[in-house]
Amino acid sequence: MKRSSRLSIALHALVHLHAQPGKSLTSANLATCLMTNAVVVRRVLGELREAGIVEASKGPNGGWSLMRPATDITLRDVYVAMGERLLRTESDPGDATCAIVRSVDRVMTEFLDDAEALLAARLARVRLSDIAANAMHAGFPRLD
Amino acid sequence: MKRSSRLSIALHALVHLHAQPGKSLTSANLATCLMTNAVVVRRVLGELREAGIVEASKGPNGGWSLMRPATDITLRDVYVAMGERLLRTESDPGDATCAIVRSVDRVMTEFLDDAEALLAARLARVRLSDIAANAMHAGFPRLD
DNA sequence: CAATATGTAACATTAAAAGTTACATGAAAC
DNA sequence: GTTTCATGTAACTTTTAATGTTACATATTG
Repeated sequence: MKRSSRLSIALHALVHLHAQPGKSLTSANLATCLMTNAVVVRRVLGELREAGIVEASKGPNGGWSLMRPATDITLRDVYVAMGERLLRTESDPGDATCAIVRSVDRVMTEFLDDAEALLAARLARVRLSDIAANAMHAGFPRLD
Repeated sequence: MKRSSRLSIALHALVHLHAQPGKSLTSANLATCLMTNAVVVRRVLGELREAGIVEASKGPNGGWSLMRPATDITLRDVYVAMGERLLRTESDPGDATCAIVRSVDRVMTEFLDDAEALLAARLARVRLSDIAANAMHAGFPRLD
């Protein structure tokens, strides 16, 4: 299958849970909609459970449900809960005996930290309810 | 070796070129400092050559050199030249028959485009000369 | 022509994410 | 209590993108 992402899977699952309030959806249900495997869903939602975003119940009629209203869940919450790294770029230590490489590495690291914080702040402005509400329209909350 | 990135390699190489004005460095030279392979260096710098950022000359005393002063090269230039994607996250189409998945995918895509543009704008503020100048100090140009 | 460096194709290696299988555990319905 | 259903999780395989490597053609300098 194609290369998607854990964050994307998490958001898909959360919107599905939000769209069916009261009902709890099983990993197998969600896996079908997300075109992935039930274990992958459990792994991702398991991290969100530890962060108190969702809860799971076992047995018949069990499954996953939101622990908070969608207005109280930001994309940053999800992002942090999953220990996800948004930036693809990593800094490379290179040859430690090369002074320039060491310096560039430090500068790169600072930049990446900055950018990461910047994106996290933007994510904090988008709530799960925003996504759900806007899902039916073309618009999307501007980031600037 | 560890998992670094093309952007990091490119910046390392460019700072080295900037630090040795007049001289042209070979792929093998740069590969030693960056602790990578000469072919990897050629691949990365080859893209910067097509973008007019560096030039290469063959034969004895050949190698790589900057085509513009470091004050005229921004990180965004490098980023765009390499067709690099800064964001690790990708949106997942999921099951196309599921309306929610389609909608979430559209929203995710819009968000990613937004974030990508945001980061590119930030990168445009940092020049190669800034990196070189600040490499010797603890400071780094703030992004906000 | 000899030496040197890029340009590039072809292939191997690596690492992270995703997919899969298997089974233990817990909760609800009867 | 037993059956059923669903999560929790370990262990393993598969996939994919990036990186590393080898080899050789090509161009340039002297």
